[in-house]
Amino acid sequence: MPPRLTRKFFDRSVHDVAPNLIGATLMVGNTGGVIVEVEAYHHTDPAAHSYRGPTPRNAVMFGPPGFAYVYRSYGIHWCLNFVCEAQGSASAVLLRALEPTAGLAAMRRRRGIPDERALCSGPGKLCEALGVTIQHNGLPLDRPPFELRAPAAEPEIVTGPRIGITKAVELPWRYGLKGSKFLSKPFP
DNA sequence: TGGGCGATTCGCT
DNA sequence: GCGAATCGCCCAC
Repeated sequence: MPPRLTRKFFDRSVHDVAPNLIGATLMVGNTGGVIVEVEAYHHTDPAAHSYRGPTPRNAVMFGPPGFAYVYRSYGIHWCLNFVCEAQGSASAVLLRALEPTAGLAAMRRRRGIPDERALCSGPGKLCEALGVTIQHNGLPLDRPPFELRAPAAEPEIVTGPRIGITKAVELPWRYGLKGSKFLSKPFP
């Protein structure tokens, strides 16, 4: 079994961490899967929540790396991020899609649908399937209920523009596993 | 102090 | 393809 990723893994540039998370396994409790799609956000990036400075919502982004930043999207969904770089750099990786591998029955129950390909193919879907809520905001990523393991093999990475943003749309900071059927959207 | 908008998803057209 | 659901943040008044 591949080694666990510790908090130290996240203590470097978000643009190094993001592609290196593709192919890694994320568990939350007894549910989880292989990370197939992420996006990088940095405090100098107009599309990032941390761009305009700390607020109660984004406070975790300004803390040390290796912790979970969870926020409410469109008043309805939860989105899960991993804080990266040195404390205060306020950068994070948004988890956008997983290939489900563990706890399929529980994830189908939470999502209310049977289609395996739709269980975790989006940031909000992924959080619903894994049971991630604001209660996970600020928790360390190398302790339960979280568990991260390095990729089993060197994955083929594709990059492209990020999804659903209106600022800095041209930056190619979306990373995916080439050919995966579990992406939120195809890469161009 | 309030209106507009967002790192989304789902159902209906 | 389009719009609704729904909440916290931000900037303008």
